Amino acid sequence: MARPRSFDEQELLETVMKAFWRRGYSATTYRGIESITGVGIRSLANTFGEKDELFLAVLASYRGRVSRNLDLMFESPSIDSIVRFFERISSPSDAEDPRRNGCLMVNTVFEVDKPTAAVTQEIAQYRDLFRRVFRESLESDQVPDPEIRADFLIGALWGAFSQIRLTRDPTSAKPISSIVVETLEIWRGLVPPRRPAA
Amino acid sequence: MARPRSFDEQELLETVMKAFWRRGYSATTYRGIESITGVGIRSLANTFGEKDELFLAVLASYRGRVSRNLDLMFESPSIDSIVRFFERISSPSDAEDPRRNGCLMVNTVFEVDKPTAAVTQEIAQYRDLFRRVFRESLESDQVPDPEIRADFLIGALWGAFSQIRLTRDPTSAKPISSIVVETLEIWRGLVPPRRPAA
DNA sequence: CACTTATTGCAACTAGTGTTGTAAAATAGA
DNA sequence: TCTATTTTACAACACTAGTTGCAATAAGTG
Repeated sequence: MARPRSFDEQELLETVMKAFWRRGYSATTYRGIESITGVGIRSLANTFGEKDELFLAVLASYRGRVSRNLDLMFESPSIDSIVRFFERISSPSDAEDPRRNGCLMVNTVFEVDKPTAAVTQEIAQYRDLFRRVFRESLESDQVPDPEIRADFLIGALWGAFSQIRLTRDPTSAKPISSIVVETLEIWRGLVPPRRPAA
Repeated sequence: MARPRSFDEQELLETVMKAFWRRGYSATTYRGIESITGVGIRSLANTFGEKDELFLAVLASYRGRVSRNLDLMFESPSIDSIVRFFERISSPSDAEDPRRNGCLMVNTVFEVDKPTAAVTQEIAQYRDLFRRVFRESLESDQVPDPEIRADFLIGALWGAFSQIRLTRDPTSAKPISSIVVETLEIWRGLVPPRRPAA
């Protein structure tokens, strides 16, 4: 019995997500979102609340997107899955692809100075997505110390995102990816948890 | 024949550096610097110019500091030097230590949205510091593909800094460091440039 | 057709920040 | 002691961005 909204929430979140991904949190102004989406400031504020909350909704949406991708790529987790994942990370992208700016979550870690508890939790959950698929993949190939190695892989991944963010070019992470892949191949043969002879 | 400055430039740059390191670029306001250092805004502007230029001076100072440290640690470059370096990165720090916030340069890569050409160049030079010592270290132990592996190590390092920045605790990078060290030990035995048998 | 209710557009308000002008203060040298 | 010259303190300016109030508008529903 009232006027319906003139825009679709999910669709708008996608658009806003690209803006935050491309320009970062503080450079993406509320008024800028207005002109990009065509939705007035007042409607945005009515629907999502203040900027923090809109951003949080965007992060949740981003995490959902990545989660679905990971479910596909790691449907049967294995070292090969990880290899494919790292090769995809450093694959080329055109000028419109927001992947040129790395990872929205990693960018947020650095840009938002005093993150809300909700933002911190969102990032932790995001990190755990990778932790889980990496660990399961390593376990399925009987690699020793899967938790520690999963943390290492997350580190290498975030380093790759840093490199991409610096150069605005995913292919600049190829050296990192290639050595990660080489290391994964070595791990395949690591039945006893110690290093080969020097 | 004129009034001398009431503060020491280098000393002030050190103080300001810690502020930028701790709180980031935009959260460190010109007025905040005034109250931290006791030096008036007008004097700061007279001496260093606008905020960009002050920040650039801080970055240069930071790079000089790191460069001197690296010269010491890699005086005779070797794999052992890299191992010691990664172990130091993830060593504990007290609450006052700005190392809790990771690396000022990496933070800058993410925080400053449209970096000046001068800032970009500063970051590139900083990155080359590590590139060089890593490469020389790998070469001295005859590890194959030293350039690519140096890039990988920079990636792992930046991933470690990301992790530290996320948790505000250097020891959270220990898993990353430990696997990097393990990988370095493996590289020692890599005389032919290919992987061991699976 | 009227009425209720949420949405929307406009504009104002507030807070914070970089920057700059001006005049007073201070110091080294003549 | 006087003077030239720089530093310094204070304050104002300009601009940006998040937030909010209010009235007009539009769409379901009886």
